[in-house]
Amino acid sequence: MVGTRNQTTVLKTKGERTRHSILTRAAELATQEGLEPLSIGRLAEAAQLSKSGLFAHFGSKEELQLATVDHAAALFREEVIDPAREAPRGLPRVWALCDHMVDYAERQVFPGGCFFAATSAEFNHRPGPVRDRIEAMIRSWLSYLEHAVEQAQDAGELSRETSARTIAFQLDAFAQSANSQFQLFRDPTVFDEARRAIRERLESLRPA
Amino acid sequence: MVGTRNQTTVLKTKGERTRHSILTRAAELATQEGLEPLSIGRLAEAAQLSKSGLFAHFGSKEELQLATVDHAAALFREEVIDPAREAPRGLPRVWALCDHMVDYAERQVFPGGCFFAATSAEFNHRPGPVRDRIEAMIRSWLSYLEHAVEQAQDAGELSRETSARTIAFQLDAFAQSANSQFQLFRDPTVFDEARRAIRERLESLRPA
DNA sequence: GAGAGAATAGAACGACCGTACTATTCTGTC
DNA sequence: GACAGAATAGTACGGTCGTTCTATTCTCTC
Repeated sequence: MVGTRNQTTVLKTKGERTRHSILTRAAELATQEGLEPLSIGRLAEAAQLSKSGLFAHFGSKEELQLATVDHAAALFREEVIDPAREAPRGLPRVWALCDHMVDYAERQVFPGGCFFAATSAEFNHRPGPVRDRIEAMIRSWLSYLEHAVEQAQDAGELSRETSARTIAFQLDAFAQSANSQFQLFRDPTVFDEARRAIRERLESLRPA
Repeated sequence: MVGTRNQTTVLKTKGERTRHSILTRAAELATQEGLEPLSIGRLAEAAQLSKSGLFAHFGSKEELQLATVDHAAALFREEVIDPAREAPRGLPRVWALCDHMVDYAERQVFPGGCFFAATSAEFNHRPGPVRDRIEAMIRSWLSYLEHAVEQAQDAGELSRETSARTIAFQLDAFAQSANSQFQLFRDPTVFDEARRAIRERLESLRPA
């Protein structure tokens, strides 16, 4: 996981390298232990740094959390959005987006499942910049999915009887549900359930 | 909310009454602040008790958490399961279950949305009796929904081409997604999206 | 390779955590 | 209405938290 990032992101100085590895560990641990309960001492231990050495990179816990969210967002884009953009506009890209989303949960890019599913539940009722950034990221994901659906409708590949927003809501619901049920029950067949539900829903929306 | 419970559950001694009101506050706060980060001091303040006075009711934080989960489960049954049992077996009951589930999220029976959606995300990666009890409760909800779908299939009201498990997965996904999206975006129209998705999915499963 | 500045470590702080122990007040029963 | 026991409060403890300050080590540039 780190390898992929290091290839795309050039990390010149030593500070940038350790900062990057801290954030990778932070995003991983946040999906398991939570972003708020993840303490600086605990993270320093995991990153093999002293507490104060790690702290100096961010200046406050909130800045660390914001940087972690940004780091996770970049990874999400690399793993879900960017690969889907290789599929042609329209229905293929809608399917690619959903499929990569389910894959991303299934492959456990983050050990505790989707980073944003985990942290949004946690920060729902904690107003502040961290919550705002998580919300913005999820909003942009849903908008992008809805936009892809609109393109498929424009191409005549999906019916216009159901709005793009409604379709995006339903597709996302299947992917989200697979993620959360897997984290709870550890039954990998939920991913097949999700893919199947998404595929059949898309097929049912094909114009006559 | 307290009133409803007090009618159904007889609380004889003073201890039982304060214990009950503590658990009501605990379940409410847990959906907003989290079950683990909700500290005993914080809860004591909310319940207008001394820290040690509250603590004596449970003996440990874990026992408090277990009691809170049980309390929330009883409330969930009262608000979702029991009312749905008044609908006749088969498709009406499937619809009633889903509709009451969405209602329960929409009416904010708990201020932070569905108690089990909030706490399961939090305890996914915290092995122990609390996690076990949350998991068991969600499992029983999904089983019950699946069972209701089977009854509708037995009555010939839903097609057998799709398995009851798959149908239950999809219906639950819509309700869960509405809950979590509302907590994040505060847009109440997601509940209509969910009800609509559930209704149309059920209709599409009517035998020819 | 020397020197400036970045990067890391160490120690200490006040605050809050869960818990234990003791003391006090209140409740329900005879 | 007294009295036993339940219910609540008060206080203190060790531990961890985020943060600060100072000291040391390392890195990169000239």
